[in-house]
Amino acid sequence: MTLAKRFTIGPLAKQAGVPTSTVRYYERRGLLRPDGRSEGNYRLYGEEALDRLRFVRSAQAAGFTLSNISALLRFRDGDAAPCREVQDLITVRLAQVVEQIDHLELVERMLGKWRTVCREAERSGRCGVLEGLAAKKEKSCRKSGKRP
Amino acid sequence: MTLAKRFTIGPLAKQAGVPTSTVRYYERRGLLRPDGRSEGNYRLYGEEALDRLRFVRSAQAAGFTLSNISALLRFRDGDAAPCREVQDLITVRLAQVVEQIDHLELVERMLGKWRTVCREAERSGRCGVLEGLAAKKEKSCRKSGKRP
DNA sequence: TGAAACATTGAACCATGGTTCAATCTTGTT
DNA sequence: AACAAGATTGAACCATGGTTCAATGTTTCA
Repeated sequence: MTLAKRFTIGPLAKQAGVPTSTVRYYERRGLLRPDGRSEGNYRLYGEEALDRLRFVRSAQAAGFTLSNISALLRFRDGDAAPCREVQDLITVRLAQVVEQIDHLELVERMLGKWRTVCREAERSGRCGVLEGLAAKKEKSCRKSGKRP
Repeated sequence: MTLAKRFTIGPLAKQAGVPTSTVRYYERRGLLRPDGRSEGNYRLYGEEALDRLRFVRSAQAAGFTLSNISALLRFRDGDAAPCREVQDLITVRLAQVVEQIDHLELVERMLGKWRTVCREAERSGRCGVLEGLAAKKEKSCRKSGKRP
């Protein structure tokens, strides 16, 4: 058994690399509770809380919303192993991620083309991007015949 | 010269596929102004406004903020060809996109592993993800020795 | 002429993820 | 004992990108 080393909100926040205000915000959102309170009413946390806080940050980095994370943590807190539900959340998020990557790759190609157009137009005194962007979403690089 | 076909906010919004409330919001943000007003004070727009609105949506789809787009449109409205500035905005956004793709690909791999862990653990009655996620950000798939 | 559909305005509201504030209390160090 | 550093609270505030509301005015069509 490990001795219960407990710390206040400051050290907890520092270890996890977040502001204390954020820790309190997470508490408001029901993600994290102090293990107890000191005599002077300071929040006291143990290692478990640090794990929990790190979990929150990792899951956030993976793009889960705080509501998702709340659900994940409720699963964790329950006795049952809720793998089905967790898998469902992961599957949903995975689909979103794949879609986002797809979209961003399209955007990457578009931006690359726009920049090329822009560079080429630089000598000619026009800016091809601003017109080209307006008309067609996908093809984006046609020359629009209209020049005022 | 094309005859000035003008329409009110409803048709404009419908053509661009946005709610009229959004068009008014863009106007508040300085992205779009009606060409004029009808006798009854209805906003009147021409084709140019539709282009402009489509531009806004395309640029939004490319991940530019409304402030960015506002800047792009101010460039467009100016007489000079501001390719340098436009290129700069594009370059910044492109860097963000590349970074986001990188991050999402990492997340994709992580989520894939978590799901695998989850599936494997399904029979054993534990849920590997919730523990595994807490500790290490990158490696994510170690077996954490602690079982309550 | 009258109803239906559409437009006007400013202001308030929403969700997300937090941050900042002021006034007060606790803790640790000297 | 006294001072600084750190913690407490609820409430207000921030940015982003909008949506909704209520009360009123305008157009259009039959």
